[in-house]
Amino acid sequence: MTPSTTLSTAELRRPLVAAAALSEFAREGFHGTTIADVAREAHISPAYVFKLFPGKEALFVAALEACFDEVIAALSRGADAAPNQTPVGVLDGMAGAYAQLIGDRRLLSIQVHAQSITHIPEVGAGLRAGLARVTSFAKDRSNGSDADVQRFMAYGQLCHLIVTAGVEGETRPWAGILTHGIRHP
Amino acid sequence: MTPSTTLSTAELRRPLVAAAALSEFAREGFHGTTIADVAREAHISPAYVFKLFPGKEALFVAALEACFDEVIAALSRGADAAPNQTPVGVLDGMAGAYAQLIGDRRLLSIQVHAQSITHIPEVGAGLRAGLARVTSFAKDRSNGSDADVQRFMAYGQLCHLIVTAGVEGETRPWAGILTHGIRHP
DNA sequence: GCTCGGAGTGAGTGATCAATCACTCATTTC
DNA sequence: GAAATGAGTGATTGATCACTCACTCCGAGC
Repeated sequence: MTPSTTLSTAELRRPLVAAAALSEFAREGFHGTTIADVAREAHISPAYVFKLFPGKEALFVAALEACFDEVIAALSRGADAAPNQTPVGVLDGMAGAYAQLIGDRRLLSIQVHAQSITHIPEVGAGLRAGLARVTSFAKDRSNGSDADVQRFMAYGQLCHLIVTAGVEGETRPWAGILTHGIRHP
Repeated sequence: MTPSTTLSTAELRRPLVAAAALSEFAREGFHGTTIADVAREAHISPAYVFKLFPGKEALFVAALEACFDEVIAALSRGADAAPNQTPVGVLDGMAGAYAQLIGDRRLLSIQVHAQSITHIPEVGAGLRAGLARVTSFAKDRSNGSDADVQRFMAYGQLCHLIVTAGVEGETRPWAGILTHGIRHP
């Protein structure tokens, strides 16, 4: 329970706790995760979490921001690695990178959990801020049409649904309709 | 607190309680809603809820099933009312009916909440069952291609995101990209 | 050596909530 | 008219959890 090093100041530890919160909130959601869970993952005491963040909601928002940081970074890498640097080619590269990124479900899950508690104003604002970043980045980096970017986002949401509902474990025809062409979810 | 009529047997009351649960769970989600909330909405005692359903999770699943009942009914009406009975025309009619249906956010919200607790096996199974119904119905009724049906579902999910995140209250360009052509969400 | 401030904690507390149980009351059945 | 059945409730309980507060420890400056 003692920190591995005492060199870290509170300012440096905060993002580490946010990362721990991301992992924990992703698993069981906002209401299903306790401050004690996050504290355990971050190797600090529950009490100290409240010294670093004013409350559970602010902690969730920080985790959500960390999630979108990772998403943007992955999209950027995917765009750079796209063999075909046309708008659609770049969006395709981003989609591939995103599909790989959500292999561990953490980044996907917290977005879905955030969607379910947007009635908390700070969470709604945090989600919109993240969407703004992703949408704007996709548009600017790909230079695609609005319709291309919208489609990119729509199929991303379908991908979320497929993974959260476990559709890929289903063999009946309806599942094939949903998953066709969606990369290894 | 006394029921308006004593004529109702438990078998008849169960769907009424499921409808009340749909309304309540839609507002604050599974963990954010108490059995007492549902009981109040259904005008019965909390204890009696447990006589009608084995537990909170089963109650949620019943509410989710009721949600998909309403969704399918609305899609069917929309398909029948479509002026153009081609595959794309029928899917378009369904999309319009769905957009209208989720005006009150109840049916949309509980689907999003369900997505966030699919780690509860019964909820995951219930969500897949509902998706199977919707996807199969869209395919069979429209007779569209798999790609048409997949697009119908993907843009439905985008619609969920737009409404839950409150994107329609946003005026910056990224919001326009997401909402363009999505009917009155 | 001493003090001062920030890092970090242990031990609570008040509130909430799912689930249980023993019951009352009405209706039906024989 | 007695017994059985099922609808419906009030009171309670055991557990959980967000949040608080008084405290300790340790390094830096003097």
